[in-house]
Amino acid sequence: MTSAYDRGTSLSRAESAVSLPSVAPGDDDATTLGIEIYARLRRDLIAGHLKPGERLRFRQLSAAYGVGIAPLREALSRLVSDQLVRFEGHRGYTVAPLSLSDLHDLCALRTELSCNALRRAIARGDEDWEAEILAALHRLERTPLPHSVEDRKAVDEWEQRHDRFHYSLIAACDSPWLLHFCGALSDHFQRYRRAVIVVTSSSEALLKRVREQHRTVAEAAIARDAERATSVLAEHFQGSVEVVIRNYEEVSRSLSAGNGD
Amino acid sequence: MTSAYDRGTSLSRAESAVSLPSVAPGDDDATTLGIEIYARLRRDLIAGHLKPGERLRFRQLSAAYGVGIAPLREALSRLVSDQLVRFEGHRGYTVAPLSLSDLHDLCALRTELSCNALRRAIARGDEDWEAEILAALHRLERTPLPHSVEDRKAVDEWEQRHDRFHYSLIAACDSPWLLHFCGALSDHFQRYRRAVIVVTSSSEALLKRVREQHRTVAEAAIARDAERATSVLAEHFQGSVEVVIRNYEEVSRSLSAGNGD
DNA sequence: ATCGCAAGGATGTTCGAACAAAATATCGAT
DNA sequence: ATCGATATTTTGTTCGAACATCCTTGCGAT
Repeated sequence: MTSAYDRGTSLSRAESAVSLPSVAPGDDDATTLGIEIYARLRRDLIAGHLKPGERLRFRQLSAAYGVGIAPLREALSRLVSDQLVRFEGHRGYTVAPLSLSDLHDLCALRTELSCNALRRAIARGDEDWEAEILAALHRLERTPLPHSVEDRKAVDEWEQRHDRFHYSLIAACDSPWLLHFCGALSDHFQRYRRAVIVVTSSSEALLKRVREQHRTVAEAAIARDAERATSVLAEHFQGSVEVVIRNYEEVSRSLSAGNGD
Repeated sequence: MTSAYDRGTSLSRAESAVSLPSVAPGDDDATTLGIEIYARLRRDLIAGHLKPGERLRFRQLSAAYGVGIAPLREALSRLVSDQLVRFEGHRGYTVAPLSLSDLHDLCALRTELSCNALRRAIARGDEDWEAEILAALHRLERTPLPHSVEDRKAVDEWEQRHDRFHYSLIAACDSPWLLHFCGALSDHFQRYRRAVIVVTSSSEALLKRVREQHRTVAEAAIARDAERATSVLAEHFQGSVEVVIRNYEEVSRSLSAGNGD
């Protein structure tokens, strides 16, 4: 749903909102309430609409999403295996908490795996791969970062395109498992990013740097310069992480309710 | 359940059958039918008791496991996110198929991630880590490979100890995410291994080599010789993969029903 | 005032039945 | 005999109610 990872592999997480120009326009059959609510919950979890640590009561969710508890249980169960939701027997489901240590772990591994995947994609990618990167980059560059975080639609749009760009880079890595893991890490990182960046605090210089990094990675990848591409990608991730961590500590301090990380 | 990975982290998959000497002996509360059936299905999926591609009908499962369909749906949903089960709306659940390409992907990434984790563990592990490795190795060496694959209990026992040994090697890597991914890959590889090794076809020489590899990896890890440890571990994995692939092709040929991989 | 215990309410869990979709069998036409 | 449409059966999906557990509240004893 949220990200474009896993698309077209046997490891699909949820049908992509980024629907490719499919043969028939309105062919969304074979769907069940359970699948729908899974996708919606997943989106809201990653977007931070459901707050970390929050209890997910059935009556509450049932009212909010307009579905019964049977499909809800199904969706929540899957989200437990996705690590987005926690479950304790007889005590219900809660939104998975955020923690600084998890953030560090997440980012370190994400950098490692994404660079690994990028290297493989550079070795194997064909012209379609190159074309997709350029297309995704173009779409991303044409989507301005929304000035207000309140503008959910705009944020969703940007996140989706950003996600899709990063996916396009590694799509040709020819390893469904690696793509799956990169997707999971990307989703979880997005959750931190969106939970924490409450103000568009980024300076214009930073934004420009990020845009340049995107472009540089894309160009290096297409030029088959694996060293340059991976080093810039790692740099790009490192930059994001630092911003997120800075904001995270700020937000933690301001909340000050010691939730122990 | 099946493997010892994920234990004690926030990324727990199912409670470990390898229960550590816990404080109270019979403190298995907070369990639900859904959790239990999840663990049992997971075990049977990995052990190959449920055949790849097989349809998982509710009535059938309900009768076989003695639970209603509500807990079953819950368990199956989680197994979908675990990639052990496939789901198609209105067409039910099936056991995830095996394929040669998946096997290759799986093994390549498993080697990479496990060696990565081993390197980290060697850098960070303390005396307890060393002790656990030796303990797990000892237990593994004391468990003979069962002569017949029919002897389920013996096979389960060996697999569990083998799994636990490999887990002990990387347990100190200090990355819950990496451990989680290694565990997932390990579980899926085990599924291939057990699906395919229908006869204990391994020669005595091969078994001896495997045993030596286990011991060598353990010793190199404790001696903090990362290069040697990872290279032997990679070699060990490579050997397993080759045996599995050889058997896989044999089994595929004998079945001859072209299921297209 | 604090602690322990019991009653009540809230919440999670499970089941059985009603409903909907898919797969299969049946029948008639060519 | 084969093909296609319809009827039947099977199977998956969802709901609502019954049940169990947990948490909170209020009472009484120390």
